[in-house]
Amino acid sequence: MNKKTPTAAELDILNILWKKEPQSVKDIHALISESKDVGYTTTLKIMQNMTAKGLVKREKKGKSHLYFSNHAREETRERLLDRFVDSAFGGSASSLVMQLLGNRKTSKEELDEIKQIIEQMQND
Amino acid sequence: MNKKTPTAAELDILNILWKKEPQSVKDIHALISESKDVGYTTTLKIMQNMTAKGLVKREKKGKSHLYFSNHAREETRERLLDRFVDSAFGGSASSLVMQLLGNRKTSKEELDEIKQIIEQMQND
DNA sequence: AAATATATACGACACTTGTCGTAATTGCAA
DNA sequence: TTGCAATTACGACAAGTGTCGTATATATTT
Repeated sequence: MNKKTPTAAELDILNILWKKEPQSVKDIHALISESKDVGYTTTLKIMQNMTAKGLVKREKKGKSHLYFSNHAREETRERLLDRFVDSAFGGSASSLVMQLLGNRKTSKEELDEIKQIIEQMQND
Repeated sequence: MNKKTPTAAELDILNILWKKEPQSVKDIHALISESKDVGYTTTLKIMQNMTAKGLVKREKKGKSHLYFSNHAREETRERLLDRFVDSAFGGSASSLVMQLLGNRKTSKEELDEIKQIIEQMQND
């Protein structure tokens, strides 16, 4: 039933959790606050929503909760990417890559890395 | 001021317009209807919203309107892609490409095409 | 010119999201 | 054990989106 993909704000939290798990609301809010000015209860509420949606799990630790992501990073990203290729690039993955490579904002390092990935794949 | 990116429903319409321009609400709704069951006034309303947001332009033709996209496809896609790389892949374009290439759903033809793009870029 | 058909305009509604203030709970410390 | 500080729970709200029904405008046909 629940095929829902995370929203942008939820994804911010997931990206944090995927780096280090588990973390408390306080931890995560501290990190979020570095780049965005938002109230503590906002972060809390989003994480409560995510729990309800099954995006994260949590367990009680003393007075607070420790949160864990509930789906593997790759699984989630794949779903998002699929959706995105369809809606933004009419299903054409190669168009997406072309756009990415032609994008001035993609750094030289990224480009080299991408080329390496491709070369590596060609040896299979 | 207008930093807004199109929503999923709006993108469906833009993808149609980018293929053939201009088109009437009737035309577009006919195409949308092929893959989705939705009322005519829904499509109309979305296109009115898009006009208000500046995503499309229109001109009167007889009793109806002819719609044009208001931003180049690449420009729009670039903005969307930028945003997406940031939020879903923590800003790492190479991670995105890796995910794409590892994705079972990406067809062999797509893969070949992508490799060709890369090779071509290496000759610059 | 009146009737008809077609297209647009408008407003309403339910849902989701992000935002937060305030209330309730709870573990710990005095 | 009582009180305090931290944490969660809850409810409210505005904005945006997708949905549609109904009203209004307008070109075309009779």
